[in-house]
Amino acid sequence: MLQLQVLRTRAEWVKERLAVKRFQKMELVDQVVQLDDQRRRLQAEFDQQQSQVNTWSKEIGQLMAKGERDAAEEKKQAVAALKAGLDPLKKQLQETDAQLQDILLQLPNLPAAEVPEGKTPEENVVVRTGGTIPELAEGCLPHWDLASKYGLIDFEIGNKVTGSGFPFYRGKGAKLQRALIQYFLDFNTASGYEEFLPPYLVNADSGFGTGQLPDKEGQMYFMPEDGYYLIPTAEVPVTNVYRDVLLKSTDLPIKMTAYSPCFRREAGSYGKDVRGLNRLHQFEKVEIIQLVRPENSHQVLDEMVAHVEKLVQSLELPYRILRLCGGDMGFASAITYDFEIYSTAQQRWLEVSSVSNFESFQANRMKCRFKDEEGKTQFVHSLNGSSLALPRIVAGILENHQTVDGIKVPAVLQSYMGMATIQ
RNA sequence: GGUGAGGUGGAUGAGUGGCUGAAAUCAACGGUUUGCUAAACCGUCGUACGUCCUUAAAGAUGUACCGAGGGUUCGAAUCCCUCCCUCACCGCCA
Repeated sequence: MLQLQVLRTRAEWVKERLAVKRFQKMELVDQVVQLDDQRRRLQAEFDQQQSQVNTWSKEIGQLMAKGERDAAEEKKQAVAALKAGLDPLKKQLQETDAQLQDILLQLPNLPAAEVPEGKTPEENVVVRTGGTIPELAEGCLPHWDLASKYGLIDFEIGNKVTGSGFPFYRGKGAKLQRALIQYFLDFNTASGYEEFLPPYLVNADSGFGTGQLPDKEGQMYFMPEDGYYLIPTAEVPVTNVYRDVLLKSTDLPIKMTAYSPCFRREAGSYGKDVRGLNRLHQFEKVEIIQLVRPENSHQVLDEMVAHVEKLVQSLELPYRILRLCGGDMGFASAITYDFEIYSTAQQRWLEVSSVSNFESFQANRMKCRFKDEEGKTQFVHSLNGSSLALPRIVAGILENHQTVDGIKVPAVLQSYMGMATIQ
């Protein structure tokens, strides 16, 4: 959620920034400013009258104590008259405030200054590439064929037991999942991230805090009996650890990492994009999250990008890093870097990580603040990134490390896998 | 799922209709004392949204908040209703 203060004082600038994100409903900005103005007027009036009511109520108490019943009765009537006018005013104030909140929730975060213009994924900017795309032998296979050749993943059984997008991993495939999760967590904790294992169901307040709700509930699985949502990423439960918390400045930065399965309905996805591991309803992911002082967040974002880059490099995969353009960025993000690895057999890039700085957008929704040295409370900045998402990493490992003798296991994974080659 | 007891400020915990935004203790912060540490003493010590004042900071002031939402009352932390949560015991169970 954008800070009202910014909207109030810099409405035109906000519109310029939102234009970079290709935001359509620009009139909402003016509505916020207008509703805010109205709310303040109403509150001033309400406060003043309520104050009078409170004063008189106290006086009634004093009159009663002195036994001056008639004078008290007289005052009671005066209060009653005043309150008759106060109720509609209170209602109006509440309605205005509700409208204001409703519109505030519809405004996406403002893109940072270095976010490139653009509308579609094609306009994202490649900031770096790394690794080398291997020359594969004749007859190389896409990962779904490799997965069945070596008995690693069973899509058909998943289909029967649950539905499409819910594969079974088995044998060395299952072990590879476990190895990757453990390697990623070890890598992250070695950099000072505290490990969490969160609940996989969250309540609506948490979905609201990180920005999935109210608009994107269609992307999450929902349990109506209990009012819980299956998490689409560990970001949701872990970031919400600090919902409604007032931190000390010495508590920052807070660095957290968590493995969790991720559940996504992916309504509206279809076609070749969903083949094999490219797009699933349930997948494994390890996430890193930081809560930091506002002045540090841009530097921390760079550090997190560098952290993820080292991880991708260690898996010996060809990759590139994109800075997302305004039109391709998420609702809550101020700036996002995507990591993609090259799927050599499919000859396309697959997103394996997305690292974002949300600045105060989530913190404002979550009311996560800290007291600075001057004793002023301000919102923290929140950041997160995948480190890493498993399925496409697995696809990349299978395709890029395939040989006639089997799949070469990257050196960093061999001790976790207990083997150098998957045969 | 059943029964019972509870949810008060960073923590413990008092408070059954007005003088309680809330005692007391602890923690925290600032200071005095001190060779250092400790102790002692003095002071400060909730949040949100407004208004006034100010270039701003500071300051003054109003309203709201004692799990959430409603209700009774001139007046509610305190009484009533609904919901949520926690704890204990029972049932069930990885």
